[in-house]
Amino acid sequence: MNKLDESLLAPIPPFRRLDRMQIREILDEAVSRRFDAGVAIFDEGSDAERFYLLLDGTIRVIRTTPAGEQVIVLNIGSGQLFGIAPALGRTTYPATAVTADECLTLSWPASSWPRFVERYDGFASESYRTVGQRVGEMNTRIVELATQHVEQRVANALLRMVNQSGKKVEIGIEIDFPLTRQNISDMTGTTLHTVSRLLSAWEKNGIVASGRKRVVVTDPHRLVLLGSGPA
Amino acid sequence: MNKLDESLLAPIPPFRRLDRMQIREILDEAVSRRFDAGVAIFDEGSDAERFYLLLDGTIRVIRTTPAGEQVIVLNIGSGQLFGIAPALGRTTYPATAVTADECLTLSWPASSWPRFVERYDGFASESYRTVGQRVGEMNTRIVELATQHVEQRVANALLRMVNQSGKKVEIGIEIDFPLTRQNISDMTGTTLHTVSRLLSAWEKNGIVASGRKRVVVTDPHRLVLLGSGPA
DNA sequence: CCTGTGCTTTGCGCATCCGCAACATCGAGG
DNA sequence: CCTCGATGTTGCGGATGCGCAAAGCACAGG
Repeated sequence: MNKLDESLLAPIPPFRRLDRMQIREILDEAVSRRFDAGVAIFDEGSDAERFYLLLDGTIRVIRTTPAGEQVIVLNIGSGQLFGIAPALGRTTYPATAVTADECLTLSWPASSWPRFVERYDGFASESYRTVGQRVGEMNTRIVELATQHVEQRVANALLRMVNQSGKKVEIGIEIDFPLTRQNISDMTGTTLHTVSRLLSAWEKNGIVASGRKRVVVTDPHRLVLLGSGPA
Repeated sequence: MNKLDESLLAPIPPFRRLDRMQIREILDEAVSRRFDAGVAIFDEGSDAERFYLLLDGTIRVIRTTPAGEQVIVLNIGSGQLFGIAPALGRTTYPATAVTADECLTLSWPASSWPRFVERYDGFASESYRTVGQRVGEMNTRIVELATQHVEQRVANALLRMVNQSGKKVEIGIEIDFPLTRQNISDMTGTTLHTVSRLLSAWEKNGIVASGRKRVVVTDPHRLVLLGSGPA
């Protein structure tokens, strides 16, 4: 295993208040691992043996229905903890974590969680702050799914990803990970057909530019309008 | 303020591991209060000054859209903590808590949370277990809203309430708090019209018996079938 | 007892969005 | 270079469930 540098963890909220030695301790306990795009890091229902930190890449948290349909519950970007079932008193993962692109993770045994909470100042509060943000995001998703039309939901889903993983490019802001029509439909509770039609229409109007597994938002302002106002 | 009995808190998970003296301390710090049906205990966005324990009654956690539509994010039954924004590093409440019927609560200042976590054994882990359950429930709601048809969502919403607040009566299991068609539609992202039609149809088939603000499930098994299978 | 407010029921027309199907396109791997 | 699989596009028909509207009912308060 290669030696990891302390500067990796220092800027990440749960570790921000720790000194160099504490971070060293934590790093020495961590298991580092690389994942290819499109593989599962852990599966819904399996024993929650470890918790993870995403160093680089993007992860989709998905649930699968008995009928085999997939729903993307949330996206996780680099620098965030995930798989923190132990923090919520769970012994199994409530959802599956799939890599959207190549990912680099650190992980620790679930059994270390209580010790981290106790020993490292700010770790618990910052971690639970993350949980709070996700709960907020899930709330928003529920409200959207319950009240908004497909077009608005798709617009809002794109905006959320732009905000979380937007990368400035020549013609606008690009969502910085592979993203198919099917993926978008799994987030918004619709079909890839409808998403395709919407993106085509928006492309004609100069709001987005999209290619294979790639979406660039060229006119965020108009997308916001689509996402809030009715047609 | 009347003297509260220790036996009130003893069976409730976050306090289960505490001895009589500790429970006494906690009770002496608590503010007890009664609410009429249909009033807000706190509002979305307001400062999270206190956290609450619901001693008796039922509470609906709702969010309101800019367009004025209401969504019931979850229901809370007696014996549960709510308004625990401070546990998630939030300074404002993410949603509004409205009483469904007459409710009795205890509450403590948000600033006491860290002390509770530190001083009382099991308080943190049990509280976060509650959070975990709610996250799981919200996950399920998202999946339902994204993949299921209206009929299935309504059936599942009823089943969830039956499980959480079901009271055995002569003809079946009654949902033990006032519940209008509008409420059900706010939970399932549909309209009161559609809910009314569904309940009427189910009543004809002997699956439910419903009256004003009152729903009794007489054939849970068939409701489960409706909730999972397609038509 | 009467009146009003809030809850519920029901019918009808229509827009949205899904399902199906066929085809086009791109990229990877042999 | 060719082939195959995954991804994306587009047209068409039809069902689901919403919107509107009108009216019936229960319950509380005077």
